[in-house]
Amino acid sequence: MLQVKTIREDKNRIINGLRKRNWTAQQIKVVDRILETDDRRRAAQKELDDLLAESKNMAKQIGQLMGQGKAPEAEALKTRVAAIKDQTRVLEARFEALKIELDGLLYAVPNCLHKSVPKGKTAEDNKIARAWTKSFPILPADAVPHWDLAKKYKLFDFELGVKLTGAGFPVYRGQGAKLQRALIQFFLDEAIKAGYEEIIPPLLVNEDTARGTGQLPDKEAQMYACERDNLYLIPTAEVPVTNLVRDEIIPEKNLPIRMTAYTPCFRREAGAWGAHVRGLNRVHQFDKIEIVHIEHPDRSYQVHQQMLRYVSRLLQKLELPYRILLLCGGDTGFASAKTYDFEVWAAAQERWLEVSSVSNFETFQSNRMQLRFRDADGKIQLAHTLNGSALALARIVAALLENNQTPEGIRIPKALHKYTGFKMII
RNA sequence: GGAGAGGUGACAGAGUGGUCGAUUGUGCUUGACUCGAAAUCAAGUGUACCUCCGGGUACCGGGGGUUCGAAUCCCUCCCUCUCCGCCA
Repeated sequence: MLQVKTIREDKNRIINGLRKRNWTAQQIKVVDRILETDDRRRAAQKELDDLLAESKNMAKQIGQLMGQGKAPEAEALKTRVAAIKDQTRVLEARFEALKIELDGLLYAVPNCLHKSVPKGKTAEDNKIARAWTKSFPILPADAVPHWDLAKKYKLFDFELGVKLTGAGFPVYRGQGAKLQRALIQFFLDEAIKAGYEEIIPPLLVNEDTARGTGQLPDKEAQMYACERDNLYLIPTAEVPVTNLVRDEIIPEKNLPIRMTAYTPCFRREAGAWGAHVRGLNRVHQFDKIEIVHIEHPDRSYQVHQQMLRYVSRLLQKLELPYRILLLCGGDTGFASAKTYDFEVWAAAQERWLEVSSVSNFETFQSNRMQLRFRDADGKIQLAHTLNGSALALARIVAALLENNQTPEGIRIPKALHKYTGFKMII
């Protein structure tokens, strides 16, 4: 969430950001309501604080009087304090209600878009920032999509997943399972080489953690919940990993913090099902390696570009044709200030599949989770958080299988040979 | 799951109803001493919000209560540790 302070000081920038997200004038009125509510909150706090100061003062006097054995005077004061006390109860209730109202309004405001984010309404309006199509595949005439290849080579099985769990929970087997594990290992090794610290986090998180990265209250429906224990299955490693530094004040010399984690990810995805979400294109459980950055605000956009280069290199090593989209205002996620999506070409489906999303959240997450650092002057500031997939397995596997199919079998890219132990799926 | 102990500032650890946002030690920062370091000495060292920039308010695991007044008493929830049970 944004800070009221930011909205107050930078109102025009915030309003322009909302316009870029295609908010109507009517919706944008929330900005003024926030400022008005905050004014009322401040007034209420002042009033309450003054009253509390008075009663505190009198309580002290009573203490002194009691010590001096002047009980009657103390009794007189007590009745006056009791009256003040009743008043504070009323003010306190009003103050708390205003804080809740203000938070409610703030939760409804998305992050302010970076000035470089293009205007636009839908995915159609995203800008292609870069494309790498050196290895654009030419497929044999009888090429088939990955779900057919999976059947042919017994790589994964959806029906068995349905039997165990339900739709969208694939069972990987044989060379399919090995390929999965090889990719995980490959991505982790690359991340560690690039300087990320590997984390193995819990896959279930509590409410505070889910709130820290913004899954609650906004995206509650996206997560599987274990209601009995009040825990949520993580939709991405971003959630537990970023929350590692929740409520921390980090010395500036310890920045940046760069972490990576492999986890399964669980998504309920209430959305539509159909041909375009067949196979591994969209599943409820998939494996992903995530990279998470905690950065100094001065460097975050430079680092954002570095992250793009890092993810690009991974895809190049896997010999997958990809493009990078700079998301337009209408398509950029609620919490993000600027997002690039990576899409790989799945040659048999003849579709681009999203395999990574690299975002700069600026202080949107850190404000919510009180993630701060102490700068060189000893001042406390919110840190910037960034994260990206590096990479999401299911769709990478889909593209790998489709693009590399040959009459003899499915070719494995060279970078993976030492991990799979085989060069072809046969 | 059963029994007991306990949750206080970066850490250790006092404080069991009043002037306690909190003794002290360690750590850290600055200064003195020193050629320099160690040791020693001195000073400083929580966060958030509000502010007429003097200061004010809140926070001692979370929430609620008693009281003029709560870190301290009561209720409740959470967590940690020890022992027992169960278990990969």
